Amino acid sequence: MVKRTSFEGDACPVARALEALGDWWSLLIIREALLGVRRFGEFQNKLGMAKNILATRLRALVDHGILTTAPASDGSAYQEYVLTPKGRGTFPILVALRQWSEEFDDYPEEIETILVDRAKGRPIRKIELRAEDGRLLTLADTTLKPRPAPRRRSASARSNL
Amino acid sequence: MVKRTSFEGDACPVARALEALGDWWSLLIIREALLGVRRFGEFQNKLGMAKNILATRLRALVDHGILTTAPASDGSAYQEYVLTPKGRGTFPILVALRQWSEEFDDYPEEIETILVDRAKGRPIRKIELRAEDGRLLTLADTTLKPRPAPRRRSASARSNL
DNA sequence: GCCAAATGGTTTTATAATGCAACCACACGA
DNA sequence: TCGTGTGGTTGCATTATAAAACCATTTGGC
Repeated sequence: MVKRTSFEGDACPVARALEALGDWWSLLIIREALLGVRRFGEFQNKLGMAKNILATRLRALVDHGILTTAPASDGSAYQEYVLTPKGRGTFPILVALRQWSEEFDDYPEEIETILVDRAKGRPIRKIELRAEDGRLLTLADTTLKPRPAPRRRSASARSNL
Repeated sequence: MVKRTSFEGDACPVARALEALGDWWSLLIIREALLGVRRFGEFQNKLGMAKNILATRLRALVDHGILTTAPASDGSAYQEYVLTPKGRGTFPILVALRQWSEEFDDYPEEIETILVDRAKGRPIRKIELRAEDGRLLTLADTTLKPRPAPRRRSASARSNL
């Protein structure tokens, strides 16, 4: 294919997120990382993917600030891939994807795991969208607005730089 | 590339969701659909993508039960692509992606829209994960459990079919 | 009712991304 | 120090993607 079209610089935040997460493997790598996987070989075994594309993806995720490399925690000379705060911040996305499958998948009986509250062992609640004042919102209750112009110093203040 | 590896039949609900949504364009097409876009040409204009791959993606989304084709609502002989309930159910995923960008993007000033509560015009709340009893949960407060065995008729009951 | 333009695609062709397998360097353990 | 495990890289085949050209219907204007 001619070079895959990039969403970098797009004004839509969804497109910007997909620029980093929107390919075939990245979110699965992150899922494993959220479950505690850190080593190259461990990712490769759990995901069963080709090593070259795993290497490519890990590099891209590091470039996007989602993973960082760190010296191995077991004292060996190898390195580990560990989630940054930005990487851990994808957790709600993963949960949303999971809940969508749980609700709409045609063969839900093939799903083998449930995400539970560790303390009680009970399933977590379905994600809800709420207004600032707490009202439950559906798609129809929301709309897009242009972002307010960024606060900018006044001309006089700017000249003080 | 040898045929892209499919996640169909994977036990992980995240992988199953990505099987339908996890490519470069599908979620953006759905985003437009959620905003009310219905016609082929309108998708093509707003997304600026090649017509052949738009056609391919629309077909795939219809196959996955995310979109349906319907006669055009304006009385013309053309058809429209309209979201099914399964398609509208992706809304929380899109919101999660948006909020992730808003929180972690390196150039947030390039984001031009905000999602607001239509009634008040105020931004919506950040998505939260909660336990059954309402406690706020972080990643560390959750864990995966095997899905309980599906309820199955007893042998005697089954013989009554 | 007829012609031009719009709509909604398909086909063709190129190039890039993906996947597999083989290879390789270094670390580690015995 | 020798064999093995870990963590990759390098070819090569094949597919997916994209741009552009092409085409069939539908529509609008007259």
